[in-house]
Amino acid sequence: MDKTYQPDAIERSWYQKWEQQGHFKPTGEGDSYCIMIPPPNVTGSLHMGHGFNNAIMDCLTRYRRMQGRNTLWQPGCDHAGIATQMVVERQLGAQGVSRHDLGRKPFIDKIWEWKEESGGTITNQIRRLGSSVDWSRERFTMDEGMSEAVKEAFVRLHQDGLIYRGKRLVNWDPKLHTAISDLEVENVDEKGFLWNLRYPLADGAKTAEGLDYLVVATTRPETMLGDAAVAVHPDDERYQALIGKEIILPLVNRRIPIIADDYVDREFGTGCVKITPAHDFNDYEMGKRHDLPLINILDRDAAILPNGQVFSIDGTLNSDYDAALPDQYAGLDRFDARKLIVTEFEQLGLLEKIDDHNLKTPRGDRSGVVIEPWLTDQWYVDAKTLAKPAIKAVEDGDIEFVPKQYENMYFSWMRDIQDWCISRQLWWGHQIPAWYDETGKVYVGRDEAEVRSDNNLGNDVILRQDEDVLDTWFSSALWTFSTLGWPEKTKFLKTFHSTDVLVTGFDIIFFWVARMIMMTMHFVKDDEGVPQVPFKQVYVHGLVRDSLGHKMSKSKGNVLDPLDLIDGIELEDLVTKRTANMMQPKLAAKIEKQTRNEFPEGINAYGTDALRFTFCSLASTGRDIKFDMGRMEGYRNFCNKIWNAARYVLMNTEQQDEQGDCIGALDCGQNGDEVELSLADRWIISRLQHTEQTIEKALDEFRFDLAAQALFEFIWNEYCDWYLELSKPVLWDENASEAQLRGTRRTLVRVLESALRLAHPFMPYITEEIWQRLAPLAGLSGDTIMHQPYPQAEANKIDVQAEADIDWLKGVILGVRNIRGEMKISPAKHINVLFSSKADSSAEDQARLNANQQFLKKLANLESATWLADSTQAPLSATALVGEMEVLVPMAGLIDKDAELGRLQKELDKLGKLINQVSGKLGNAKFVDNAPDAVVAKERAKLDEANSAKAKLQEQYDKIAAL
RNA sequence: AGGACUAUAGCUCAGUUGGUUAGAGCGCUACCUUGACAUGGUAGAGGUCCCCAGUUCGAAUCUGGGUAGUCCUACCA
Repeated sequence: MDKTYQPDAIERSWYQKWEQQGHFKPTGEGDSYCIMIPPPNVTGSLHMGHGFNNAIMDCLTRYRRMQGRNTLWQPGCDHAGIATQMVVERQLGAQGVSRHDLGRKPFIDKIWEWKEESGGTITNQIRRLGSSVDWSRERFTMDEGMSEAVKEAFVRLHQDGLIYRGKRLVNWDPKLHTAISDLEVENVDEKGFLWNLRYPLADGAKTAEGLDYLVVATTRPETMLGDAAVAVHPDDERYQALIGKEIILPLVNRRIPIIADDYVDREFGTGCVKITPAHDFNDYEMGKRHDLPLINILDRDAAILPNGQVFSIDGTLNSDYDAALPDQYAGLDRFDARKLIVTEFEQLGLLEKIDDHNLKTPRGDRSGVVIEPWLTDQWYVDAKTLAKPAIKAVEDGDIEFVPKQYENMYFSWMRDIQDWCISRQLWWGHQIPAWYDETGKVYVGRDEAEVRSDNNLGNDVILRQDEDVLDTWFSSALWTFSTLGWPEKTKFLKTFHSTDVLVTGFDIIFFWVARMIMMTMHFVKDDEGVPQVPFKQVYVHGLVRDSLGHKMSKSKGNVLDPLDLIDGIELEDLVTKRTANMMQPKLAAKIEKQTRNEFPEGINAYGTDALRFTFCSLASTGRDIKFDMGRMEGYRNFCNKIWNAARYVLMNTEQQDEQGDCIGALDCGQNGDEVELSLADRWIISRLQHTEQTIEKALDEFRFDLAAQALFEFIWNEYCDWYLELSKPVLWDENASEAQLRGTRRTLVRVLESALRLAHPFMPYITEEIWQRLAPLAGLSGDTIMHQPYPQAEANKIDVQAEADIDWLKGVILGVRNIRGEMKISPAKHINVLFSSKADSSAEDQARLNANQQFLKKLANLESATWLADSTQAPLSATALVGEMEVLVPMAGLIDKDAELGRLQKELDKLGKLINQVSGKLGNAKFVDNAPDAVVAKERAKLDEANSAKAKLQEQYDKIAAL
């Protein structure tokens, strides 16, 4: 083995082998365990969030697989309608071609081409991350099977009356020319204005103050062209008399009523609100209550309708009104119209004032432009009905969120859910399986033939399929079951559904998790007809942020490709990567500066295992993770530590024993050879059991951080720091018996082999690489560690006595080292150390000293370790305490008097503080009376120990001070 | 406006049902290249657990109220 750990040398070949040998496929044996990958956008690339997400899913998958579960982790990608279409449109745009120039079919072909071209990026990344997904079952949301499932789902929902088509106000994206759902709208804080406009009263009416106009305030003056009323609060005394009267709407000179409605806030502005039912969601509702006309003034570009025509809801020229829109607005962009209207109001003396105003602007999450509420025909899913069982499933615990608090977020959204607009005016996606005849009548069916036969439509009837496609999230809502073969009742569906756990970020709970639950429970039933949940648990993790705590995003230029942490990247390459395809050159300069600042040396290659271990160790509950390069470097070093520990073990055990001699039960030799375990052997085996317990519990509770920490501490702080050191005096002892040597060799191998299996879900590559070398020494064989059993703690291997003995031994060694360190005694110097104790327990101390001579001498670098029967004969010494026993390092020639006094004083101060604290507690009668006996006893023991230690050290102090 | 989460060492984070002398890694200081490992070893320094009040014999931990930050939902035109 190389002297240092080289991740790139081992990672790629192992993944290939695993995949080729089919190790990722379900074994077909044991209880099933299934995770569905949250499908990333097929034309994108994985970022750190995906890396994190994958590390956790693979950890769970490998853990359960090793536990013997019939494990399926299924991969796949999403077609990501809008995002993908935008990318390809932009590419075409660079060549000066629009999708309309191309036409629908060729454009879709183009996207498929692009998908084939870029689709490999993600699968390659998933492979490099070591994810043990079953590639033979890879799916895509637009592949044939899923397309069938989508059609089936749509048709069935329609039959069940849960999908309907209707003309409503929708969130219209004037840039992308499509409707979007509420969730795709981001409300952004922006500074704007509140225009106060005067609306003249008709028929000579006057306000209470004698004015002949009302003042309305608006943030969108251009919508006044579509006003249908002015509303006041019914109890507002100022305007009581005017309710039922009319306004002459300026510019268009249309008469509109003054109405009363509770919705109006009397305190805001003048208490008068202009009502534009066709261009505002609240006004739309009010319009329905008061039977107001819907006056559509915008076309799909969010410009004023051409020719200044006002259209009503059905798109026809509105004849109910005396005036159409003034010609000067015809075809104007909404923001230009706004300016013009304000100007004209001013000229007419109807502009009361303009106030600064902070408002939330609705913007499309993809396009970034201001969303316009617009009247259109769209398809909707009746979410309220579907939500009911979905809410109940979480209430009843059939689905459990981890951490629990996300259930509240889920409930609050689901209990107030709005119908889901699922049609999109795009080309890339699942075209809606609905057909129209020439009268506009709509028919829903799986295909045109079915529609014709179901509705007795002859070939003379011309049918035209709906041009719209479905929201991407419609198909991903079917992900868990459609990918297993639904609507067919496949074996896989039966075996793996419900899936076990969904691993995802909180940002898509509404987009995806909630909708999956609704759809799955509607469509998938078990043999008794009981709705199945898509997954039993949802593990919700935080976002991965950069070192400054900022969200990683392309536009901020702070994204990291997980592969760049695995393979490393030069600074210049990273800068290029981050600033490529930037829309604004100014931004590119900023990003370049920031990148050079954060990674002045570029990024080192850390390897997949270190990256994954870092993700796991940062995966605490319910909080975002700030990615810390320092920690990753630490875990790369951890890999190196494991590597070198393995080198040591192999170096000392290979070609020493018969193959298989180290296997299995520790108490007897496989080949009848005698085996004797040292104290250290028994201790490390005992510690291993604790570690196995801790890790199993942590993983069962999704505490990857605690599991990682337990693993780290066991391997580094116990196995490497202590056990390997303790093995040396045995292995290098010329007088050691074969049985002793064999015992230590066997323990070295056996414990490391177990640790590798424990670590495998976190660090698949290094563990496999080492395991292949080590397994034969443990008498094990197998193609791969990934199908070996996950270690399980055995209570009978916990050795309390050995743990106590080693604690004592560590205490002695640490005491001597402390004196050495503080007294500046060269580590190379062999020293003589004396031990003594007046306490009753001295027999045990003495026995331990005798038993552990060789360990002590080696680890504390002692010349001699001598028990002093009569402590009064001790020469002047520096002192450390282990329990009641004094560890004495004679001062002569070694130790500076003042330094030792200083060191003792420090210890005495510490003890003094402790004694004050504890005796204060024990002096409090209320504490003694109320606290549990065990707690009081513990405090007493603590005090006794501290007092006795203090006395001993004080005695030493006085003795030295007296010199 | 409502809600959630966070606040512990210089930095990144643990701290399970209240009882620890409050921990880890990185960084820092000193020493050490000893036959697995300098991507290392040994020793050490470093904390008013955000603030205030309360409950309790006892609070980093529980309750209430602040402050600061992050986020979600809704929204007043």
